[in-house]
Amino acid sequence: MDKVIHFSGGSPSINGSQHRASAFAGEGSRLSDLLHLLSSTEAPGLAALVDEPILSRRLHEGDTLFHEGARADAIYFVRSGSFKTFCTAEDGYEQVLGFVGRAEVLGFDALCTNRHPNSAVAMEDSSVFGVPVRDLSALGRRVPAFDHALVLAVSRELAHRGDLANVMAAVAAEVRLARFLVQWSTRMAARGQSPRRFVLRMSRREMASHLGVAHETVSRGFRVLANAALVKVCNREVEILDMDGLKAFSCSTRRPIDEDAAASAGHSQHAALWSGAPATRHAEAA
Amino acid sequence: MDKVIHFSGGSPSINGSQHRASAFAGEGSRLSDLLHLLSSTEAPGLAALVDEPILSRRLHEGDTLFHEGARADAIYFVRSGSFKTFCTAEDGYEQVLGFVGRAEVLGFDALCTNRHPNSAVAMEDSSVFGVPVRDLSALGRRVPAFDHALVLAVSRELAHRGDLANVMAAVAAEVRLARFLVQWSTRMAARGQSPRRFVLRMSRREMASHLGVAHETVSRGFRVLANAALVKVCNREVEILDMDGLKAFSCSTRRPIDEDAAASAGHSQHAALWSGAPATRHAEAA
DNA sequence: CGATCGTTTGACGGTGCTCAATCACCGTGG
DNA sequence: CCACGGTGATTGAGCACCGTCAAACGATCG
Repeated sequence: MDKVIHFSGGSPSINGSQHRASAFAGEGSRLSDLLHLLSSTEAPGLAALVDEPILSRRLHEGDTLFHEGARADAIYFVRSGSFKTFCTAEDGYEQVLGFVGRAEVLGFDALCTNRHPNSAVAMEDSSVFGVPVRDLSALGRRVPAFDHALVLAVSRELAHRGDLANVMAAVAAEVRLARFLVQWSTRMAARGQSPRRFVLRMSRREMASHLGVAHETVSRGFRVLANAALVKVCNREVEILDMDGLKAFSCSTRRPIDEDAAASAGHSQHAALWSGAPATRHAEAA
Repeated sequence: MDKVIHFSGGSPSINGSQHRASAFAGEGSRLSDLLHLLSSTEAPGLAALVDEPILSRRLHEGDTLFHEGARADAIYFVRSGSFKTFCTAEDGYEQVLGFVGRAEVLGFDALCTNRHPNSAVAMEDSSVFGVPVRDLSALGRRVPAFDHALVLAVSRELAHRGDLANVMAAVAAEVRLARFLVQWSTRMAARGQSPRRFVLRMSRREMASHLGVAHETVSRGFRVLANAALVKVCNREVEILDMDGLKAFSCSTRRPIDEDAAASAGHSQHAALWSGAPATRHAEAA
């Protein structure tokens, strides 16, 4: 059964709107709606072919689209809103894998095992299209535009998870945060929204899980970046003041293989960033 | 140094051993070979349909299949051998994203941008099948078996990168290593090889990059795991002595919610592991 | 207003990163 | 055969960064 059960992650839910049954195949959406969502370039002449009903579903903030371990009945495309995907450890710790937004795909990694390796929860009121796995190949064959869009969406998702590794690989916590902000900025730009000013809908704790640090460290990281005048932070609103500086700062890696490369000062305007803090990190080249 | 061997016969190969029938369309590989590689369940009756030539290529250890930033001409399937995929930072630091083995897909994350976001290098003498991106959709439509196998392979790759996040998310370095070993063991089992005894072909440094730690820490981590009698390590050969113990240990997330759980003799034989002393294996029973 | 959750800030202790030396292994060439 | 350099793996020492614990602060809601 695909009933949405609220996870008691240690907090008894105060959200009464949980058990409001959201029917799967509601509101008579059409396949053309999905194609329109996925392809920025409108493919004309297909209206007749693709004007068939399609599954869609609405979720409220906090609703679970699918649970970790659940059978993979369908894959989903985010129509509006946003989701977080995460794994839950035995002790209840949530490892956030990613944040999924409009026109992106959800649940594709379940196809290889027929079980979802992670859960997906709406971070705000959202809606999705669903494509049953058994219809997937047939649909792709019948509608090349869908097939192409699917490949693109999955490829993008794969790339996102590659980026995640790059984020979590950074040594310093502030660098992880900086990389995350740069990536988010890029995604916002790709979505046609402002890359300099945006709202991070996830909580500090979710962000921290995604970055692989403690949530207190995220707060401290924001403070460091703000003190360096790279960003301005007000609650969950973020404004990037110095994009180049932020990018330069986010390039800091582990001990460089080539020591000389570090010596060439190049553009190390972020040296001031470290020195500003109470403790000077690894005495900087004078 | 890293000589890139190009596919098409148009480019003069740098590698001398290339010109002998291992150019792009060399050695008369057939599409049926690729299908046989990808599908464990043999799909019969397609022989005639799929008996057409297909691109294939051989690489020696250290050869680059594609470079980060290169145009995405094709996606690849590993026929034999194994590869590492990695991003190179400006300072030369290599962030290893994953290790790709037989029947797995390479380069799919390049489709969304037409540029490879990472490089792929053979970790041993290897061979791959290649499918040009422009033929991808047509091939999938013509040969459903291929389409299905592609979906499966990509889904698996996506799941692998999800696992990567779980590995890198672990706080303790030894736990990351343990998780990595468990995952590798699972992959070896899926490949039909021994899940208890295998050879890790990557260097300590590559492993460290993949885990997000310093390479010295990997050495120390192996030592800890060996002292706990969970594994036996000889250079790059690994033997898992206590699979259950290793899995239990790899479940440790960031600071267990309750310290008491560690004290409770229940399922925490690894409590002794932290103590540092060469612990007697199943010490705690009473 | 009280309650609850999210966020911030402080203090402390531990872990892993850095630096560095040593050993093991390998192919080369004397 | 051993000397030689080169690479990779291991081990040690020091200390700074971050995770943990704790408390104060702010926001939202009923």
